[in-house]
Amino acid sequence: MTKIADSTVRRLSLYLSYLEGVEREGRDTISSAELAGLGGTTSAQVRKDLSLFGSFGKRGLGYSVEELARHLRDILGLERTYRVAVVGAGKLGSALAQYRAFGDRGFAIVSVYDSDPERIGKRWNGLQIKDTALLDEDLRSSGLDIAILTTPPEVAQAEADRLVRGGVKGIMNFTSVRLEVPEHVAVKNVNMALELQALSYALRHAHGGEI
Amino acid sequence: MTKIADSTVRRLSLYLSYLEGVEREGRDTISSAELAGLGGTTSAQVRKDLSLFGSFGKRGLGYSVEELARHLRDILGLERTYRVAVVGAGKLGSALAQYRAFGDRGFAIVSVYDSDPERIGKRWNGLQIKDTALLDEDLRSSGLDIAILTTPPEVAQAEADRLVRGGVKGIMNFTSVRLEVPEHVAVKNVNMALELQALSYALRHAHGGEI
DNA sequence: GGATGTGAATGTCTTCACAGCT
DNA sequence: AGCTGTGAAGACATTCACATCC
Repeated sequence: MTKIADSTVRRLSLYLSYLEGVEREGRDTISSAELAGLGGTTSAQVRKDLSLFGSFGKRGLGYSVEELARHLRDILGLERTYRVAVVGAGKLGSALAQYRAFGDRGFAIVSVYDSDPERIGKRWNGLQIKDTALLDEDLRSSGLDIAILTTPPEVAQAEADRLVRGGVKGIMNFTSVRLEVPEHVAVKNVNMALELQALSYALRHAHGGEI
Repeated sequence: MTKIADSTVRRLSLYLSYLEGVEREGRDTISSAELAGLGGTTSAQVRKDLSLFGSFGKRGLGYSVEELARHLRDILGLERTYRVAVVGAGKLGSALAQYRAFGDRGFAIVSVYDSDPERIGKRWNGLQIKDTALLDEDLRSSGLDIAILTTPPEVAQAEADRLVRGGVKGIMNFTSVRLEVPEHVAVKNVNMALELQALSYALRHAHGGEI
């Protein structure tokens, strides 16, 4: 399959969340125009995005809400459950480990690691913070799909290396470090300070609207 | 000035953070090629991005690190300090309110609001959680530039309306709600679950690399 | 009739390549 | 010689518009 743009994938995620809302209301079908309205895009964009993966709609009718949601979950790889660990149990790691929206979407936080003896052993919502030293062992015995990395920058690369050696295939990187990883590992960088700076730019230059 | 793409603004933020690293090492000049290497882009991209705002380099030499950093701070609107409030003092709000990188970049968290009586009055790092009911009054008396919105979805739009009425010009929206705001207000949507889903897509389709 | 799916047209962003300074 | 700044070319993404099917 031809390479899909990141912007497209993000829109597909949005479509899915709108579909789930509509599904809860008991609606059966939805048009590309309505989906576009909810997502702040155009009907042509919606149809084009979906057509990259197949033809899921019925001309004259629209899309079956339930069927399209299923297709999108399949496309996005959300039919399965992912085993996720949080590495770095600071404020942000703590918040993310307990973030409901992750579990709801099939991302199960199975453990939290930190190297600070002050933190090790503490419990949050039934998750006990483990010593990072146990990470290699745990990766070997139980495996992990995704890691959420929220360590201090100094140790970020070392922890990433360890995770990759242990077979992790995706890293959501909240540190300010640009991680070096092998080709087959996906890294999603999330940089809150950068987001605020983009907002700052918009204020300074008097653009309103969504960024 | 012609409209600048969001992707460009994001790269400028990255360039700035690399420059600050290089500055700490005491380097005086840097070439577009080196800056590109640090940021995972190309030298032509760096030069094009910068050229949208002026010509800051010297041919044959490169860019003055200190001077370029100053220009970027100016372009991004980071020469000033922003007054920021966090609205919604849950786990995520708590983490963000105490996030060091914000303060370091001139985003001063001046207050935190919540409507849950259980939370009101609690202190974090010298910030006391205030009752959301005080928000209108506070906005009138002291003003605010940016709000970080981390409320439950049910109240997100109502709080956004209140913030906009109180003169807030930018909202960093961590809720899953698509906010309706007047044209002149900038909204930056940050959706963690969506980021994880983009990662999930990458895993499913065996793309590695940065997303 | 009404909404999809899709080539073609348009618009936007990135890369190339080189003239022009230092 | 080295590196910037920038038109021109190329790649990519979005929008248009319409034939096609329910």
